[in-house]
Amino acid sequence: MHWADHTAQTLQQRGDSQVIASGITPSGEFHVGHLREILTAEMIHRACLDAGMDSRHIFIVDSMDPLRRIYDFLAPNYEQYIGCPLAYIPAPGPDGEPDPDGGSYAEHFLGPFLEALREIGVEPEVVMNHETYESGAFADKTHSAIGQRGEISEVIEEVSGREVPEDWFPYNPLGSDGSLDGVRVTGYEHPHVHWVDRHGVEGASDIRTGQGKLPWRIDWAARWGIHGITCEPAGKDHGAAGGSYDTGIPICEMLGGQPPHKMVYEWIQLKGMGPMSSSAGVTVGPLDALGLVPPEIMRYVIARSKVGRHIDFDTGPALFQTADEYERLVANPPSGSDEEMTRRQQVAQDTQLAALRLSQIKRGSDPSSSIAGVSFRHLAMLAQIKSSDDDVWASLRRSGHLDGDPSDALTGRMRRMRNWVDGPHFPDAARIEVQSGISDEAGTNLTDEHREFLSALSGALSDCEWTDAAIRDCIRATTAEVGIGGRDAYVALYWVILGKHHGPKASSLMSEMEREDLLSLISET
RNA sequence: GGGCCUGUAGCUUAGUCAGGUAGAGCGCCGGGCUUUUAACCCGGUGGCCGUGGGUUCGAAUCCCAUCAGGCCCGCCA
Repeated sequence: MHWADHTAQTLQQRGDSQVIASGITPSGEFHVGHLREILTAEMIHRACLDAGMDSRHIFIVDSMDPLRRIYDFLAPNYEQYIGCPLAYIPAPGPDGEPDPDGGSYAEHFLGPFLEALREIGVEPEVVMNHETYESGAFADKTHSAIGQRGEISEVIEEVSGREVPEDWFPYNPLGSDGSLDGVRVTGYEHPHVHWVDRHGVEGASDIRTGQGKLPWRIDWAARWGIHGITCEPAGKDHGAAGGSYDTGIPICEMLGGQPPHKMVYEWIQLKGMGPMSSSAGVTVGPLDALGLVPPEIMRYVIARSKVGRHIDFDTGPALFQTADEYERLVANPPSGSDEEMTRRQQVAQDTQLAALRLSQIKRGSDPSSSIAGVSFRHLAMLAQIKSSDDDVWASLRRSGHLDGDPSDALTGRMRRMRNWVDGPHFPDAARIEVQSGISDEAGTNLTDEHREFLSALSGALSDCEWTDAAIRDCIRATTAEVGIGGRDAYVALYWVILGKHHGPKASSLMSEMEREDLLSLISET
């Protein structure tokens, strides 16, 4: 059984209503890990719905988390905001300077990420954590945590094995400068936590407002109860023994909540394997990746892998293989009957079908529509030899792949394909490079029969109408005339044009070339 | 120092929880296809299941050890 369905089944034992959560800090550095986080949760959510349960998918944005450091894309004067919640500091402008009109830092980075999520069919309920603080929803848990300060501190020491400082307090107030750093708690009188900050200023934070926050391990445990979360997949950093998941579970109970089902996933890495990457170790952001990779393929990469396995997602040559695999599965889904399969084969089949189901952008839609009738490889070829999209659609209509106007799925695929083809990740081996002269290798591979055919073709082409169809007819006619095998004729052409023994549809390729260039190439043989 | 995950064919991997003769896809090789979407169809090659012990009638699977890669123990998905 697929991991998402299996998790849904486990969750069903708790009841018929599920809240699946994801959580991400919008510090600006979105990476593919966030994609795995949110897709893992979303697939479990879908599996719950598919199993007939009620389910919500909530995305908790850690907008109350402080800015930790000055990232590369930030100007040095962000120094003043280190330690301040991301919801309360200004977004950077194009120059990296704080932009007073740019909205909050958290919102600024969240927007594009949510947009990218929409493209892969993920539309969670977004919860801004700072708003939950401001609304007072954390107040009871905070009061309870402060009351059990000693016990909580013991749990953390016991479970995580790390030492909790003597003056540790389960609430971090904001100081007079709006920063969480260097603020020392001096006392608690419900609902106020008294403090003195690093400037020596004294003050009090009302726990019913956004004047402070719970430390991470407590915050996480508290929000589980507040939102009634039944499952929150966590990266293995949180999931490691003694990590925040393990401390969160007892703390959640101490705060009167029911802890969620523990689920831990392995890391994913996105590797660009283009020409620059081997030496420079180029990595790609998730937003970049979604600009290159068809959304259902992105989902498929997550859906087909077991949660406990590393994923090295490669935007180089492996993308062809992944797309091939996906398309084969769509075109020919496994469908053996129970009698003729072993139990293992049946499990494998169920898992594959579920992965396919969960890869669809729209829940429940027909997988075959995601491909839009054209293979990824074919599109890669067309993107290279046709400079305008209209020519691509025309070619697809001629070849019978397209009827009428291209679908959104198809235009989306094409847009991403062009990004890929034009960028550094596209594999050299797949790149179509029309030769400027006959290579030595091509020369030695051409037989006399080949040369005879090429010579005849050259004559025929000189007064051939320069369209795909006319060129194709011309090749056929010449092939018949010379008496060369169809395959050999094309092999000869590929050696001449590409310097390889095979290639994409020759007439399409030739119609994109200048007639003179082609004839001059042939004449060199 | 403590702990977690992973190691199965050239590549990606299923099978490990409930032990019973190692499965798949890709690649590769061969054949087919008298008009190549880098296509398609058929057949074949290929694994002492990281290593060493143990338990068992029987181990990829359970136990112990060991090697390798990744990661966690302040924050991080």
